Amino acid sequence: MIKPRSRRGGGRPTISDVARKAGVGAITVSRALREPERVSLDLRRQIQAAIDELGYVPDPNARALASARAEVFGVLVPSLTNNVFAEVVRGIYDSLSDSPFRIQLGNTHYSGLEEERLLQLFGSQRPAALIVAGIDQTPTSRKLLENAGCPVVQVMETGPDPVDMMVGFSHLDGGRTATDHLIEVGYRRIAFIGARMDPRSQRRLAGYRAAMEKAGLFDPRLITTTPLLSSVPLGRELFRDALAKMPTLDGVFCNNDDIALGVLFECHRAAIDVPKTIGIVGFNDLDMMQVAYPSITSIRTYRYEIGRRAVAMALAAIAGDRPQVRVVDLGFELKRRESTAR
Amino acid sequence: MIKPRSRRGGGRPTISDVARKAGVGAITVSRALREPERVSLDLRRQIQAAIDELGYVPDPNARALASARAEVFGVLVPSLTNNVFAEVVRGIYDSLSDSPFRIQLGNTHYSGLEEERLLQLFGSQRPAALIVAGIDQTPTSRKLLENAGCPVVQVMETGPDPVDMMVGFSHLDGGRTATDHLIEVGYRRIAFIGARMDPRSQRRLAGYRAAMEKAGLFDPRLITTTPLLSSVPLGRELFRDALAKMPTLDGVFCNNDDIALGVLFECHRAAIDVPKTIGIVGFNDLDMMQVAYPSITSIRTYRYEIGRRAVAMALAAIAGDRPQVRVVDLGFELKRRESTAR
DNA sequence: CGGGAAAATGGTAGCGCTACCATATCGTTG
DNA sequence: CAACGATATGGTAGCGCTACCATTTTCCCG
Repeated sequence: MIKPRSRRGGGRPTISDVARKAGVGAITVSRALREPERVSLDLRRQIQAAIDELGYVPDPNARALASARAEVFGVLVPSLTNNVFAEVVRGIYDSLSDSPFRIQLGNTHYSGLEEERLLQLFGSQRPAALIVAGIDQTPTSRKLLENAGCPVVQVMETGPDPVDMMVGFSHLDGGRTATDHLIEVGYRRIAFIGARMDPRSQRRLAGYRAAMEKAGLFDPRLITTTPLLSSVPLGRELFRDALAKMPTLDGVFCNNDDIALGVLFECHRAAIDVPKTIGIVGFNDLDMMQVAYPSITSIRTYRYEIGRRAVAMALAAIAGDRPQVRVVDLGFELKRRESTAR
Repeated sequence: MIKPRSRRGGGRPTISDVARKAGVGAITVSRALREPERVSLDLRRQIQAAIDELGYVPDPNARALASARAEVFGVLVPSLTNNVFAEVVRGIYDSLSDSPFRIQLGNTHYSGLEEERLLQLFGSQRPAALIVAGIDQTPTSRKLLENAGCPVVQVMETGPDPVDMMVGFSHLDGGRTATDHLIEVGYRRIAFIGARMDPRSQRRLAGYRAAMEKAGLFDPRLITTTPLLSSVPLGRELFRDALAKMPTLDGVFCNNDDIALGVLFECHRAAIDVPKTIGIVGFNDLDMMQVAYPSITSIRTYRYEIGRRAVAMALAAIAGDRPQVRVVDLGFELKRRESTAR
């Protein structure tokens, strides 16, 4: 006699328990859950009653195995604590909270290798969609994305040649706009201060450089960067370095708002007048920028919206109507504030 | 004749492909992957070669289904953008990055109902462990946690009666310590300003109240709170409200550092001298506190370490040696800075 | 060098679900 | 009212893996 393997799962009800209780076939329960319109109202009610009574919850693993498709969005970001990515992730979560999709979040730590490893891992789950930050994947990563067999959205940046879809904005233009603003308002010896020089930061720097060169103001000694992770204290340090290197500087375009805040604090401490002596521009426009004293000019970016849009596009692609426009540029906005009000 | 269902998975190699290529049984491949010491070195090498050649990656869904246990840590936090939780999550990710465990992250939005829903969902995956923020679960959530059949770690706070294990610190003591410090330094009309009054904030407030009452300084009009989500701009608003209500206040204990920063900026703007006219204490000690001008006194908490410790404890429990001490208090530290240097 | 235990390997039967196909039921129409 | 397509339901097999047990091989020791 065959001894059935004792319920390994600890006796949680299965779909056949529900089916038995409702007096229908297991398949009908499955259908009632996934395509209710194909099951008569009567049975649907009966089945729902059985589900409620038993406290049945479908096993996503069994479901994924049987259907060769997991209801999972894989999301890859380079940092979890950087507010910018946290906002994107929040947008993704909020957009998916009412859907059956779960989220598998990976932290690449700005490492291409780590990204490849995670992509490999995520791919093994046959996710419904993949959302990855950035457009500078390694060739290996790119191949993994192309062969993922699901919609892929690259976020944060736009660029040519998307793997599939893209939502973001031009960091180069952002950097240029910020720098142009400083020039326009009258600053001349404008420094660039940046930490964690990832590809997006590099492009902001390129935008800065383009603007400076165009105005005939470029000087490589105005640039201070570090590979260290960005933070407010680091912003302060870098600003002091920049000032030591170039005591006559009269403006700063910061890689991001953390750095800008560090610069502002150091100006306070050193009794440097902002905006009279030095003008400051940040990047991303965290909400604290507008209440800082003086309030800090920054490039507003739409991180939360990027997350939402990425999900919307992926969902559309899953549903079969792949969007016509595959690269969405959400733009940015220069917020002029007191820190450059000269 | 039986027509085998054509590879639904899109032809990715399976464990039997590897077994065939290596000339062994499928079980042996499985074993080589999970308990290598039980397979001879020879076969292990052969199998590894086959795996590399085919690019085989095990299917976690099949694995979870067969073993009734997913290699997943379920993590539930109330917010993704709040730096405090982001740090905890980062600690968790870092501790798990070299393990076979994946992470399923849920955002409860500070809602008990949402927490129940997510717990239900996560439970259906038979996770290897659950890490949840806070100790004030609803009765339903608590039951779900107790029946999860896996190690459970409640983080951020300590308290009596853990579901299983706990890592955190006493917010009540933290609030008291912060307030005591203000009193000790000479402030008298000390306000409490708090946003998003979740249970932890409530306990900090209770600590504040205890300290104030003990010193005979308590006055309910000194308290200003709001259910709104915390932010720097909101800190500024609340401080203005508090000041309008109680123009003579000379100190502020802020619910958290965002609020404290908002207060500091408003003081700058209103030309209120810090620390002479007003003293400020924050909570959590974000790294920007020490570079702010003036630097802000705060209660240092060990968020990253909480994440790491939670994982360590869960991992130990999974491995079978459940820690003797089930409630770990990581404490906190008062960082005295310029904002209260009177 | 035989016997027994330990180590190494394999076979079978599911885990809980869904794809695929078969069957039953119903209403419609010439 | 037979014939037919549409609708509703069910049965079977299998997704890729591992638990459980059986079998084979190796090693040790008296």
